[in-house]
Amino acid sequence: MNKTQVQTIADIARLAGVSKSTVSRALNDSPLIGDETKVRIRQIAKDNNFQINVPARRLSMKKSSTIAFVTHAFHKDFSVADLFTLEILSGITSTLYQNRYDLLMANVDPFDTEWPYQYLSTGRADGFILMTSTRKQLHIRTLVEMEAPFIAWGVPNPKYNYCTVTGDNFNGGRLATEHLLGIGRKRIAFMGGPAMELEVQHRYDGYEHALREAGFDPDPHLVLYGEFCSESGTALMNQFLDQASDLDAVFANSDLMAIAAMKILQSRGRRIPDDVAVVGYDNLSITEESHPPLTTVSQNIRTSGIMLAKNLLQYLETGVVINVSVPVDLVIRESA
Amino acid sequence: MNKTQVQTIADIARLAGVSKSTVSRALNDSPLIGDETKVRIRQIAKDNNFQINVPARRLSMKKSSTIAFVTHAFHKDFSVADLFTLEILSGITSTLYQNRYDLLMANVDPFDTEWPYQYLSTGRADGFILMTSTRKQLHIRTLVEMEAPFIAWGVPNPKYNYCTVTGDNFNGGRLATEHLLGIGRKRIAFMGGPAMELEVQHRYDGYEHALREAGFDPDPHLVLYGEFCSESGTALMNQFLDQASDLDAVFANSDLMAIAAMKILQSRGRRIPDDVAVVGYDNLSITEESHPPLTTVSQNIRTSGIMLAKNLLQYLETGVVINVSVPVDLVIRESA
DNA sequence: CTGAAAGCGCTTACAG
DNA sequence: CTGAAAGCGCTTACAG
Repeated sequence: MNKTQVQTIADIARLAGVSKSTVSRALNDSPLIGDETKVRIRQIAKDNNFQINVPARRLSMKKSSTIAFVTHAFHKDFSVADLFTLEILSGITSTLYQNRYDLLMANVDPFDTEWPYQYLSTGRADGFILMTSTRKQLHIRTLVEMEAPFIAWGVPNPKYNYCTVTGDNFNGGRLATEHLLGIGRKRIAFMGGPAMELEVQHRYDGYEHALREAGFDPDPHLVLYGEFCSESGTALMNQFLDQASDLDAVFANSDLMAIAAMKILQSRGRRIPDDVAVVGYDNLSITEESHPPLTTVSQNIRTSGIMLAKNLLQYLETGVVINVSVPVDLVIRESA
Repeated sequence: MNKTQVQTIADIARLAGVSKSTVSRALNDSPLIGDETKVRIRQIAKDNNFQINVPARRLSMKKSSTIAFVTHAFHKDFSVADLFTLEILSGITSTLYQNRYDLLMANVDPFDTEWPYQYLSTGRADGFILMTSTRKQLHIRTLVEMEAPFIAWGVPNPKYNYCTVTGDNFNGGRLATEHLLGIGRKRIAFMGGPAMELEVQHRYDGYEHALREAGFDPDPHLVLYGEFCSESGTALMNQFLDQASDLDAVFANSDLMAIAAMKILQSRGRRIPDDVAVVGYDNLSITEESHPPLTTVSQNIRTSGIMLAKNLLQYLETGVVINVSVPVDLVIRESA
């Protein structure tokens, strides 16, 4: 492929008339090397299109400079929900690349707890970015107990101390609700994800806060919990219409739920947003294609990806646990 | 993390009372080693939860056992089109995993031609899976000229000899058109992707073939080309309605185009499928959520991913160039 | 069937 | 500021 025979630092050393040590140091920008030597060696390397051998470097430094991205997204039961996963990769890969780290895709079995060894003890990866949803708490516990370096997407479990990046769920719930109140809605349904998830609770808190600020008490008939998927959106919407048919707005905890809810509303004769306004959550790309285009809470997914990568690398360096929440904003389209 | 001090094959060798060579061979299932020795050593390794050092192995074998997945999908201008990219990862990662290969995400600048060296000469990856769309021919030429091992998604460029996996575009076009003819449509518009893309031409050939079989000549007013994105679907649909307002069906070259076209049709007062039937291409997950749910040509994306991985590994081993086309089928929903 | 030894291509104390 | 040497943890001719 590359016809030139200059493949190792020994070759460069020969060409430059110095030792391998000096070449290594020059290439790594060591302060030990004199400037003109450094410049000369680097020029020779560049002229010969020298590429360092990465496995050798990794073996010597006992550091893989790669991060494993852990997900079950592609395992089976593939769904649109994974759009979120896809979008977050954007920020992660670019940040890691800038820091000269590689990103490995790790598709693990949701019920296996041995997988971290496959990456850490083998020297394949230095740390993990945990995006998995199924059995997330199991994996968090496993990683914490084995003292594996990782960062997870989501609200931190208070029982453990580990790095996280999460959206600002309270403000997400508040913004969505305030917007609906602002356009005159008074009977706003809260269509929640799983009740035990902290992100869902925080969104509810934001919802309740906005309601009370506006002088309303939350009505239990207007609060239901389910899953983040479309099927759940369909089921919950039907239930809402049966138990609180006077609702005039829905705040759904995911875009998929919101889109499914809109279909039910339309099939049961409600106009959107005239009769019922709908707000979703996530701002996935598909929200522009929905019918009508969905007003939704944006999690600033790209920023989240950047934070995941940046904070994990920082943790790897300093060992200081860092938890951040990324601001959200409301994207107003036509559904509310 | 792992408290046991058994980290290297030297440790295992000591415990088993044999040499490192023997341990290495036993672990790699070499036929040189006696069965009982092999079993004994492997048991010791397992008991001590031994994990081999991957960078050392890679350095020694001069082989990275990793494949780089090349895409611009996450670079910028992120769009739903990348759903295709996401879905194809599923088949790729599972196949590579079974063959003990790792998958690296390589997000490269579409206009850079130096990136292959960053992966190959550094020993980071042994080959590439090319999913990029922007400047695809440039990258194919670069890889071919540097004799880099790779496989690309798409119809092979006849000027070069390299591995590919593609959908069966002719049959895709034929199936879609036959279905529309079968439900009584006579004025079927062909909404094409870029005219210079071979996949698009093959789809057109299938369209024309089906038309002629049914006794129709293609009408130039019913054929337009654009991009695979929604914007293009919008523009082309408007143009069709202006120049051939009697059309009763649309065969769009992507789901995104089809969904955009449906919106235009609806906004201009056509009922779907009653007035105009619409068929898309790709069978992305979002087609179930469209309004109405889209009838479309499925590319069997997961199978395609499996073929990409399997054939690249085979090429790496044998050096034999292999080009395959994956069968397509029609998924009938409500739009046609 | 097994072992001693060299080698893969780097990095980094150690000595000057 | 620079170099000789040891070491990272494997694999594999070579010799027995």
